[in-house]
Amino acid sequence: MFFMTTVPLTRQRAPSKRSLETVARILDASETVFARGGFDGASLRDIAAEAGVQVGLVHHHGGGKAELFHKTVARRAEALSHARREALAAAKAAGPLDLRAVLTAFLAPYLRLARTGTHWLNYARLVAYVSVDPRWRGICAECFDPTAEVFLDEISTLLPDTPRPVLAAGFIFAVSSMLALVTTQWRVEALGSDTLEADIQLDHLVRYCEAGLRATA
Amino acid sequence: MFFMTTVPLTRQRAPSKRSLETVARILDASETVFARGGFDGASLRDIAAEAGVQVGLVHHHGGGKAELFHKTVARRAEALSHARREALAAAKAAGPLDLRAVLTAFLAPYLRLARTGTHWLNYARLVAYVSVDPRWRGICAECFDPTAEVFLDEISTLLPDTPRPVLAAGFIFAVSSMLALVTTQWRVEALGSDTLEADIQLDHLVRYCEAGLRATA
DNA sequence: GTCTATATGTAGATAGAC
DNA sequence: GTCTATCTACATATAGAC
Repeated sequence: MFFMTTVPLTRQRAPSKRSLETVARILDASETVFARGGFDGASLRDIAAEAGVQVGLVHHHGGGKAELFHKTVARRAEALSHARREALAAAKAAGPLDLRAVLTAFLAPYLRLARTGTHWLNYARLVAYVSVDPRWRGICAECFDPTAEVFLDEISTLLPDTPRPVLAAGFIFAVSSMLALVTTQWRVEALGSDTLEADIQLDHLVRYCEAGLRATA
Repeated sequence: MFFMTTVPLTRQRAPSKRSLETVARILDASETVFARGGFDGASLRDIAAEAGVQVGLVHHHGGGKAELFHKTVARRAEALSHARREALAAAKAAGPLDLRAVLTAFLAPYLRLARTGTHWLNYARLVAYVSVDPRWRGICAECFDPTAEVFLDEISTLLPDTPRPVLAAGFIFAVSSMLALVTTQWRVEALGSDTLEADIQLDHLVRYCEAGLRATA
């Protein structure tokens, strides 16, 4: 029959290059604006202005404000999880794992990416908002918890005598310290003068968390 | 002259008991609602409904949304700073200070208060929002930094060879971990099953931060 | 896919009666 | 001090031309 030869309504043609660029621009703008004031502090108008497109277009591609927020968080979360798992695999390949190597594999990719420019810095603040607000538990569970579990398993293998809740708490301390390091740099400066060099920051953070985990084990 | 006998326009009569109760109810409600979704996630209407008063009254007593937010954060900050300084003084009176005693004096009051009911739990989340958002730097500087400096000075005395920026960073890690412990209890549970007993939580947090600080010193 | 225009709701702030 | 009513602005979302 005739209508069988038409494409189903759910099937869509491959997006044009221009469309892909527009979507990316909208997501970049969402990231910037959502990072500034969280979900409620952002408006689709601000995002549209930042992206240089019309408001209706933001809605069209984003699928509503909540879904746009979800997409914005999820986009870089995949890249981040991938980098962390790669770093873990590389550490495993290099020799027997120790606690420091596991923590470094988890913490280093984020700090390294945060130095590449404003995008990942904005993203760090966005993640901090997501972590604080219980409305976004689902996003955390989907975007961050699976990889966190992988690393927690490794830590658990290295410290087999420590109950898992204790290790989970210590791991949360590590994550929150990492976010604080990126997002509240100004507060560190306010309390203690100059900023430290980036590699030193990573080294300090890893030492801090390693010692902390061992102390509670 | 006649007008000298009239009270200046800025001077106001002592508030009635009923008025004080209303103001307290409005601040309690602000705390609850602001803690739920941050500054932008809250509306004066929600706060009015929570307090059981009219919207105009919230505006009247709060002096606008921004000032109400400020007042809400500042109210408990004073009580918290006082409890922390008292704990520090008590520790000093009990004998020579060590790092663990200083950290305990800083961390214990918050965790103890957070167990007294929902008010301080809400407040913890509110403080987490304030810490993330750079718009509230001024509030942080006014409400929290002075007491933080006092404790940082004590830590600096105990670890005199460590540069202050390093100690400041470690102290921020401790603060962020403390906030995470209170606000992301659900995430700890998601990653590691049951919740730990409160005294154990405090003990672990103090051990973690003490070991971390020593490791970076 | 992109734009203009608009529908519909709700935000913060205020005026004025009591 | 408290309440009702309302002003003005801006939010999200959608409809429909191109």
